[in-house]
Amino acid sequence: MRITDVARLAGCAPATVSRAVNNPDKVAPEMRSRIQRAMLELGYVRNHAARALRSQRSHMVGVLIPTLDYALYARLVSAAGSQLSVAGISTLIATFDYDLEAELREARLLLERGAEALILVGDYHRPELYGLLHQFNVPFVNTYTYDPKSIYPTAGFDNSASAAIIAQHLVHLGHSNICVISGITEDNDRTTRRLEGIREELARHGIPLPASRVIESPYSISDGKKACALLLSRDTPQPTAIVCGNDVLALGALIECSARGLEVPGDISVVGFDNLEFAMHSNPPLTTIDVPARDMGIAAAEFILGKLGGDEVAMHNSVEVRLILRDSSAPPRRSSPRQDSSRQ
Amino acid sequence: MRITDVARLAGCAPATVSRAVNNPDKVAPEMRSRIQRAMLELGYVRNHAARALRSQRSHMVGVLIPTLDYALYARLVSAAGSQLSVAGISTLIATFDYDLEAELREARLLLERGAEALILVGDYHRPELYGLLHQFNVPFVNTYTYDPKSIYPTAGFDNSASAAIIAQHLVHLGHSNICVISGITEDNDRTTRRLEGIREELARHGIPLPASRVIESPYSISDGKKACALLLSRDTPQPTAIVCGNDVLALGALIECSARGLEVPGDISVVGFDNLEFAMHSNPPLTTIDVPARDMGIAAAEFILGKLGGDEVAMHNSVEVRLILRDSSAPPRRSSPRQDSSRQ
DNA sequence: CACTCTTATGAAATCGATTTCACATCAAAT
DNA sequence: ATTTGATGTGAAATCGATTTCATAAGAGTG
Repeated sequence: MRITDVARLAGCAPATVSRAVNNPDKVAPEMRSRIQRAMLELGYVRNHAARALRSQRSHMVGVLIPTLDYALYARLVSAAGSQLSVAGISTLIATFDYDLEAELREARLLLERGAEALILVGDYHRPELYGLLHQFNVPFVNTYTYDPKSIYPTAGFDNSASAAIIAQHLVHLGHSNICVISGITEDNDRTTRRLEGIREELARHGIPLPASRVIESPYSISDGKKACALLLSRDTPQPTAIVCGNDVLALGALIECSARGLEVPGDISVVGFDNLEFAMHSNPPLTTIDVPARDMGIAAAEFILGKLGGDEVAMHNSVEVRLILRDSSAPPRRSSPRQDSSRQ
Repeated sequence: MRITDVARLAGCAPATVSRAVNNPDKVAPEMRSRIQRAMLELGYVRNHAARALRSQRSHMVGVLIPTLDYALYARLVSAAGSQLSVAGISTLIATFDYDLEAELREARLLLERGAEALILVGDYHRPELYGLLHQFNVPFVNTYTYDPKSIYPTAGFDNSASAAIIAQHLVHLGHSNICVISGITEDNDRTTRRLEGIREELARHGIPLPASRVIESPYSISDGKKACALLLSRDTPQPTAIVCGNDVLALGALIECSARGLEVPGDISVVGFDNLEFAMHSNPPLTTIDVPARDMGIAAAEFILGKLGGDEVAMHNSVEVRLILRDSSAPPRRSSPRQDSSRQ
């Protein structure tokens, strides 16, 4: 079932069929419908490899994410994919499990497969990856980060500033004895910057964050529990608040606190990050930062589509993160809270 | 940077370079290393479109799932993708949001893009989809279902039997006043069969399941809450147990019960399905069915790889689902429970 | 009415690797 | 010594659509 077969049946040249498919208005209406009929009758579907080879356009975009097992990444991919698909572009997904060497390998494969652009997560990548992108002259965008000063395009939010917001919230509530359960920061700009943002915000208020008050942990409820248990069992003064790198860790912390008979937020405040679905249903509901993963996916896709279309597009696109105030944070017991201006 | 350039630098014919890449042992060691060097020096990467066009093999497999927004689908895709990738096969992912017409459209696109095989979810598909697969002579497998009697290959588990297991568990505990919060059954064989399985199991024990005791609901915690509220406010006798189509709905039900001052499992038992991460951490921990999504992904990938490799492969592969007994289910109050043989 | 300009179409070249077929070389077998 | 077979390599055809260039027909203009 080749284009030649359609052409023969429609009584025209293959070139005309090609035009009818790709530039319908370049072909006379009558001829067009004749071709349509022929295609239908033969059940013709175009051969994408041939098309890509000749036109040097694959109509595919690669998405390179750490894992599909994390809801927000899956959502980002999904949103980007839908957006691209309305423009006739398919999505090639590759995961690298937070291993930047694997990311580099997968990127190479995606480019080999003809990805016309790449959507990445974060801005920590192997230099060779940036080299490849340059060599292939392939547009790309770093999502999950926003940095107007970066020479590479970004679509996301400022992780440092966002984490600072939630740290500030706790400080304003009157906390000064604060612990952090961070995600693993190695090779990960998001977790690294969030931790930095927290540290800087606390420092701004004269609150120290010694290493003994920080634990890095993988993202699972059980790991969050464990990390929380470890923090609470250290012989430092009991913290009055725990900042968690994401909601999953925060849920673990919530559970651990409750298991130890600590009341949240009475005895201790716990805050998360991401605003996953369960955050509003946990006990107590979780104060957190809403991360609009869908919007990031859309923004990234729009950027890529613009670039591919040769449009003038803004290098940096930010999505709005919001502090979501719920019941897992409150002033520490027997301390006169300062006014928290962020509380509505 | 074409294969001809490499050939020129290595002092051989393009054909030899091609062989060095695809059939290394067909080429003399000395020549091979000469070619390797040339490729490295030129930074050659092969053109996948050309390769696919000539060899009629795309080295791509399509995965067609309802949504990436559901953890188990994401996990299945992820596992299948990893498995395929070690065989040098890339994954094209398309989602159809539970709309079988969209599924058909996306399938067509995947085939057009040259997918050599398709991994599907469930066995409800538009007849045209089966037609397409036949016409293109493309191997495929229906995951998330297991049916040795089906003429189409399956890789998964028996939804009806699995749901029956958990219904039986409740019956054995002594419940006879049982409600169901099911997923939407329209166009969905998994939810349909689970509901059937429950209904049949109850019928086997002489327990009716009138329409007033069943609610279909989308998969979200809030929807689970709402559905539960609705069931509890109907003027039928209060149920002593609720079977939920998945853990998300079950969590919603748990929360709603607790909000109404109902004790779980004292006043009412709640059971889920899927064994998502939070199920063991909910309050109380959830009795549920463990669904090994990763195993299904792997099984599906293995089946496809076997088919593509021309091997003799088993048409139907089952993965093991297990009843996970936790604290959200117990005998109904003031009723002499029968012995539950499944309790260890 | 002649001339230019647009529009619709076809013929043929082309994208870059793979594959078939042919050929040369060398080792093993008769 | 001749035949057979295996092995390594090259030349050229090929996969199927797109695209360039050429041409013919028709529309508009002075």
